[in-house]
Amino acid sequence: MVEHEKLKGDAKNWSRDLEKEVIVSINDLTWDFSVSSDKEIFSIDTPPPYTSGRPWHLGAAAQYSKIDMIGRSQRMLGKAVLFPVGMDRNGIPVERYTEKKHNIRMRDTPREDFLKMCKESLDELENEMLEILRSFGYSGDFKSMYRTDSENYRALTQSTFIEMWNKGMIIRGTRPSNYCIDCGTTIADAEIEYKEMDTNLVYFYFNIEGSDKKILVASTRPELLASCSAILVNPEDERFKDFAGQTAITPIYGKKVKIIQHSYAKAEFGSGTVMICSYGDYNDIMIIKELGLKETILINTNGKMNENTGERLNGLKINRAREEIIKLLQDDGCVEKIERIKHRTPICDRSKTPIEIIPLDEYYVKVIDIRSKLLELAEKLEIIPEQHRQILINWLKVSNDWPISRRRYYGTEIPLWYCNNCGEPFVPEEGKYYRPWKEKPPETAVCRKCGGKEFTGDERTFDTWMDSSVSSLYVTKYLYDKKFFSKTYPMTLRPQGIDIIRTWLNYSILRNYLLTDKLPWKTAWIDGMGLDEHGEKMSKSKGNGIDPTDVIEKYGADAFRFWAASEAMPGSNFMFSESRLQGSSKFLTKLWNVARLISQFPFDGKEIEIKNYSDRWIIAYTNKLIKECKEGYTKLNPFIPANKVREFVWNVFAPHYVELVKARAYGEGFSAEEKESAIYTLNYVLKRTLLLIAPITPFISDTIWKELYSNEPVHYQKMPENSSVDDEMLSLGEKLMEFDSRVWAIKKEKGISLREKINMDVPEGLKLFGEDLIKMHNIE
RNA sequence: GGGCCUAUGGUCUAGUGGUCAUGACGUCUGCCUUACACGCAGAAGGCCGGGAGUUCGAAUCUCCCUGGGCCCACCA
Repeated sequence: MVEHEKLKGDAKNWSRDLEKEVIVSINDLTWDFSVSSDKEIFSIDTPPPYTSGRPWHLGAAAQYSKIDMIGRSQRMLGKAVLFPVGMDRNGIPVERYTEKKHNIRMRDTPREDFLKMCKESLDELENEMLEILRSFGYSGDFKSMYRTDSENYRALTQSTFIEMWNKGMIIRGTRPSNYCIDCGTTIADAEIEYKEMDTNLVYFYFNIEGSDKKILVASTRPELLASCSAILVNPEDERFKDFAGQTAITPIYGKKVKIIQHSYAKAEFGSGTVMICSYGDYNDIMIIKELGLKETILINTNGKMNENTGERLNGLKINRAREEIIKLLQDDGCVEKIERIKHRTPICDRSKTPIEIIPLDEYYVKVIDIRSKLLELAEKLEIIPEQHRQILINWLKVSNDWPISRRRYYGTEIPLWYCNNCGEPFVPEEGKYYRPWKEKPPETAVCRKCGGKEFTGDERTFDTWMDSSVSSLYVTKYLYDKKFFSKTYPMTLRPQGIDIIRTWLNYSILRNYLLTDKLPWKTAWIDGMGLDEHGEKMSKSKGNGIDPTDVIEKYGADAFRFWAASEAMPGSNFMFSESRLQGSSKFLTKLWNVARLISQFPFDGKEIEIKNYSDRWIIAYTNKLIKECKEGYTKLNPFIPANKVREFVWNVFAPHYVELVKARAYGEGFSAEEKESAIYTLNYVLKRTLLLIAPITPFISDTIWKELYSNEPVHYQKMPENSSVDDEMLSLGEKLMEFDSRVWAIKKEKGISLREKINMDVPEGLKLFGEDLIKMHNIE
């Protein structure tokens, strides 16, 4: 017989301190992945967290811990799991972080210096992030961690761009674009948010040519008056019937513009007339196109008005220009009134400042042409939970060509040069990393149009989603290892949050389809968002983000992970609740104490035949639990095993079975054989319970496992085998538990302690439990 | 304005046609019963948002309404 050591210093409660004793050994485990293994491959396109300078909030940590549970459980289900760790390091957030940190402006800093500072910021932030991941036992492959700003990764982004360019999927166009003045770059529709903002609706008069009549126009953008190219009135609007077809004269500028009937003008709003400018909003673009009106550019990319706006406005920032023109109009005596209104304003999701519509020469990925194909793919992809599919479909139905060039520094460079003679783009070969803003093109470069040999590099970078949308190709070694790629692509799983469906999910499908003609994964697993205790989405701007480190230090990683798993079904939003987190921590203590009790009994692990009915009952129950939990893991749903195991341990195993056999396990008044059967069964159940919960709570599971069962970590084990479930024993067990409750209630009613003697009959059906039941309740 | 999702005891959460609706947290009562007071036992608490329909039978399916969330289009 082997005497167990007492569990960890005999601590009565599971705690972060106990986790700290094993955290190094848990994080040091290795998970070698080999494509030559004959195991089924389960590959995860893990989200590379954005090293953006915002501390990771608890919602994100909860999501990553759930992804870890999927990875761990798939390993224990016998799969070869490709579980990469990546860091997304390109793009605007780190640039803004660096500007703030050093109190500098990107555009006033030499590019080379600025990039260096960004890199330093990123390294710090990355370390913080890695520390958090390790603090809760994330088991991705840290050894081969990738960074989206590495040469290899950027070479992939560029190569896949070149591939798409050569296939004719990239177009160049001067289109009115969403332009964020603060970020100094074009942004995609997907990067726009809307915010209710207060603004002035200015009512002012235009004179009518050859008449002493005036027409009243209302506008929130009077500073764009210089570009006014028409006034619209509704054809049904009686007030303006006579004006239609006449020519109005713009105040200040004295320009002639037609008054046109158009249904876009709504009689109810403002003055019932609309002045069309280039560009107040996207309707202006549509109308200008539709009516063939002339555009005038008024705003430069630095956010200042240009010479087209006249002497008084030229050089002013937009807001200042707006104030100025209102003054001018007032001086002119043509302002009727100014109304304060709420206006839903498009803002940049990074800088939170209003976007302007400015025509710029940019590159786009064709989306509109293949929209129907993308919709087809969106229907084909398995999405968990199914209900989130609609978000993707809704977005695809309205999405436009994707602008991919950005006038920024810290990003993957657009690998293009332009012929100094004729301007024709030069496209280099795939496979290398190019920096056209500081490097010459390859020596062999010749302009294919005019034969020129002098080139100027493109200074722009790509949208960061150009990088992250090929993560599935990077981790499967698309460019670098054909065999590996063919075995791992398409991948098994894309786990991600609901908030980046229209960006990461959407662009990944688009890019992978254009490049490989396939969906990048079999399944997309879309989790909900972490909310604060009031149900508000956690975000830095609201200042309601909760630091996962604080929570983990206080309650432990396993309590945090168990909470994340048990709080909500994957896909639902989950609200942070300290009291429920405490509940998770209590459950772990319960499990810990069950293990402490069982660890007292010497156990040699030898298989024996079980005849005792109490033991047969709990074994049947355990076998049912195994089946349910494994089904849950197979469906990528840790919610199911978390709650099933908790219910089992807390409501069945501990109060009913353990109490039932405690006396027998101590050997008080039982034969050695009976005692052995009890101890065997206690361990049978505990051992399997630990395996089932190990992916969710790796720390406590491994600690108990190593103390009681094996030197080999629990995480290297297989999930327990399914065994047949004895349904008759299960229903007998239900009656047993009802009887227990009845006895307890009676004792309570009589005001006697639970261990006091009681005189009652054991029901006929429960006599099978024999001496166990009599000892448990002290029945006479 | 259009679309999608959602609505279960005080709070959160399971449950997709069929016995008294799951569990957790919280609340109340009594207990330190040699694993655990971060515990044990007991109890209270829900006309499953409202209405209509389908059905022998609905929390579960259909329609309408209401509340909440998200997305899209929007007020010049």
